[in-house]
Order: sequence, then C-alpha cells, then structure tokens
Amino acid sequence: MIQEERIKDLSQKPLKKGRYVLYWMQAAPRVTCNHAYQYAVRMADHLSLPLIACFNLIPGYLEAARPHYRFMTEGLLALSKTLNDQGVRFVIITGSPGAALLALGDDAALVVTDRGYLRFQKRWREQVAHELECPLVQVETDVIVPVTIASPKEEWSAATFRKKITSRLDRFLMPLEQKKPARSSLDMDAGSVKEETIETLVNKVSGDNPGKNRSGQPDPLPWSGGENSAQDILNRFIRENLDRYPTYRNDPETGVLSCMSPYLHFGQISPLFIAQKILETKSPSAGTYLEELIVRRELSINFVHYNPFYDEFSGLPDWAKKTLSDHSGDQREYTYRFSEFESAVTHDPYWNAAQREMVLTGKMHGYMRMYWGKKILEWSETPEEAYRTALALNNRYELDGRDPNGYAGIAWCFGKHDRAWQERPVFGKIRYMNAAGLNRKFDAGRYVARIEALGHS
DNA sequence: ATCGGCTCGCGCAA
DNA sequence: TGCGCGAAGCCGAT
Repeated sequence: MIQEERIKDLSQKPLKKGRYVLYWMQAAPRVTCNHAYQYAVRMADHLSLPLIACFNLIPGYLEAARPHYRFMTEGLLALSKTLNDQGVRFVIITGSPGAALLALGDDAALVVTDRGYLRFQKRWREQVAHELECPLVQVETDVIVPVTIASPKEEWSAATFRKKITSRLDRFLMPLEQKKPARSSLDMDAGSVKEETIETLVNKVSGDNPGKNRSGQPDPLPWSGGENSAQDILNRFIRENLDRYPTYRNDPETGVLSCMSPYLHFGQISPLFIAQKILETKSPSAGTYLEELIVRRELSINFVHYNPFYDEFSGLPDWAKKTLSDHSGDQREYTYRFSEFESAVTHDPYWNAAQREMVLTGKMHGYMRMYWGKKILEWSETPEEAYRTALALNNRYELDGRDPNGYAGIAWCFGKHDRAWQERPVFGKIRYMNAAGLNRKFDAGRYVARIEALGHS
C-alpha cells in the first residue's frame, strides 16, 4: 500500500505526451520495498508506458570520498541487474546536477522521485520540479512515517516525539505490494543523454591508486554496498544477534549491532523492510531495536527537516548554546586542532581508538560515537570549533556520514534532544561522559587492542 | 552493586 | 500558571 501522505506533486504541471515514465532514483536506489519505485511502476502501467529509471551522480562527491563512492557504485551495479531483470532500463548520468536529468525528462510523461531531507536534496528537487516541463512527483519512502505526518514541527526530545510517531505506526507500518512493470524499456534509447556505464564507474574507483586514498582511509572499506549485501547482513543480525541486542548494544567488543546505517544512508535498504523483518521474529528484543530504528532515526529526520541550522552550533537549543557560551572561556586541560583529532594523536587511547575505528572501517561503534563527540567538545578551544570539527570528521570518514542521523548525533553531544545536568567546567550543563563510563560498560582496553591490531593488518 | 540527585522545558490540565 | 514527566550518564553515599 502506498499511503497518499507519502506522495507530493512538486510542480502541479499537467502530464506531458511522452515515451516513458521516468523514475529519478536518488535517495532510494533499491528495488525492494521502495514506495517511489512502486508508484512509478503503477503510473507507467496506468499510462500504458514503459518505465525508465535513472540515477544522477554528482561529480563533486567523487573526489571527496572515494570509499563512499565505491560503496555506492557497488550498490548501483547490483541495482542495474535487478532493474533489468524487471524489464526496466537503468541510466546512470553524471555532470552538473540537473542538465542530463532534464534532457531525460524531455521525453517523459512524468517524472517520479524519492525524498531527501537535507538542504541540497530539497533544493535539487525544487529546481528540477521548476525546470521540467512534465510533472515531478515525490514519493517518501526512506521513512516509516512521513516526516510532516509524524509531527508538524521540530520536536524537543525523543520523549515528545515517541508518542506522536508510535501512534501513527498503525497506518504506515504496512506491507508494500511489489509489482513489476507490464512493459519493458530495455531496448529504448535515452535520447541525447550522455550515459555512464557501470564498468566505467567501477574502473574509475578501482583502477588507479588502490589501497589507500588521499585521506588515509582504506579503499575499499570492509563493507560491500548493495541491497543484497544489506539484506544478508540484516538476516545474519536477526539470526545471531537480535536477542542479545538489548544487553550488548553498548559494548563494541560484542559486536551485536545490525550495521544497517550505511545501507540506510545510501537508501539501499528500507526502514519499513527492516521493521517488518524484525517484527516477524516476535523476539522480545524487537522493541529495543525498533526504538532506535524508528523513534531515534526518524527524530533525526525531524531535526534536519525542520531546523535550517541542523549543521551548525546555532541550531542547538537556547539552553545548550547559553551554557556552552558561559563556559567558552573555561580553561581546557587539553586542546587539539582539527588535524590532531583527525590523525588520532590525543593523549587518550580510547578516543584515538574510536577515531581510528572510524577511519579504518568507515563505521565507529554507536556507543563510542557519543564519547568521541563529547571529548571533541571538551578538548577544543571553543564549542563552535568543536562542533565544526566533529561534524567534518563524521562527514568525511563515516560511511553513514552526511546523514540526518549524523547531524542529530553530533548535535546530541552538544545538548540537542537531551536535558541539562549538573554544571561543570567547559561542558556547562551539557551531559558529560568520561573514560570510567566506558569501562563500566565494557572492557575498553580490549577495544583499544582490537583497533590497534586492525591498523597493523 | 544500587540508588538518588543533578536540571530543563514541554505539554497538558486548570 | 503550575506541575508531572522523561532523559543513550556521572558522582558520591550507602
């Protein structure tokens, strides 16, 4: 079922006479459990037209984050095969955002797309909606509950948001029927559009300079992209670790996490699909996992959607900005600059291990992310600088960087979605964390040893 | 080991 | 306007 609240006509233009329906697949490059894809299939069948799908690569991203680009490309390679099996031609285009897409859109009766919540994703869709001659219809599929339905405003905390979103699961946590289009588009031409072949893309990322990229991050990272990989990892998580999840999710040495965040970030798996699989197990641990997947994840989306300053210090709540500013001049026991944080050379072996885990694997353990962010706040000249450092490192090295969860996660370290605590130097009333806390939860020494071994292998 | 206090502002009842 | 509630941790008292 595709709830009408997921669907938004972005331009209110009349249908055009076209050769096909185009699904501009951007935030959700997957076939399984994709409301936007299913909407496009239905519209194509309804109009008796074939369906073509396209993905627009942004060149600027390429140089900045090679392992990320590779992960995405692996996903696209698999996706291309799956789409072809369904009789859908898949066109990959590059070049400045817009131009090639508009050319493809020239021959379309309508264009369907998925929804993103970050500034550039919104702007991009607005611009394309404006410039296309046919309608652009957006279908929201990377959330269980559409963002504006979950709440009409920026939420204060998980507590205020939880009631609202859970009350809407009845309607939105519903299976989506998977249909193939009736007509094939495999032998259609894409007009004047300059296409990238998958082979070219793979060569671009694997040909020159394998091993390490500019940032010192291994290439490839120990993850392979694509919806099949995502589903395999999910199945293994359910089989081996879901039951232990509530007890051990804060223990990086037990390794019980689902590791879905990179796949969710790139849209290679659907949160609805994950939630259904988890619920099917009837495991007593389902509730704890779904709290993270639904309440926390969609709270992050609520944050970036409603807060225009989601990536700056100024987006924090007033009490947090005030208390941090009050303590801006406090003496810091240690201070480091960006490059020192980046190369993991602080005095703290736990912090360094967390930073190295992120660089070496593309995914820092969730519990360490809190400690890591708190310490950047503690050891930077100013809270504003700390905020920039944490966000830049997160975006550069985490495979799930530049995700709503990343922005909300960093903001949380600085008080967002949290409460005030006993006032202390540097932090003010922001929640404090220290190394003793790590050792209360797990054997932090073993964690350090394991990460060091990773670096030498 | 376990427990209460720390502290804020939302959201609802009056 | 007032009050109950919740919140991914620390710290010190028991």
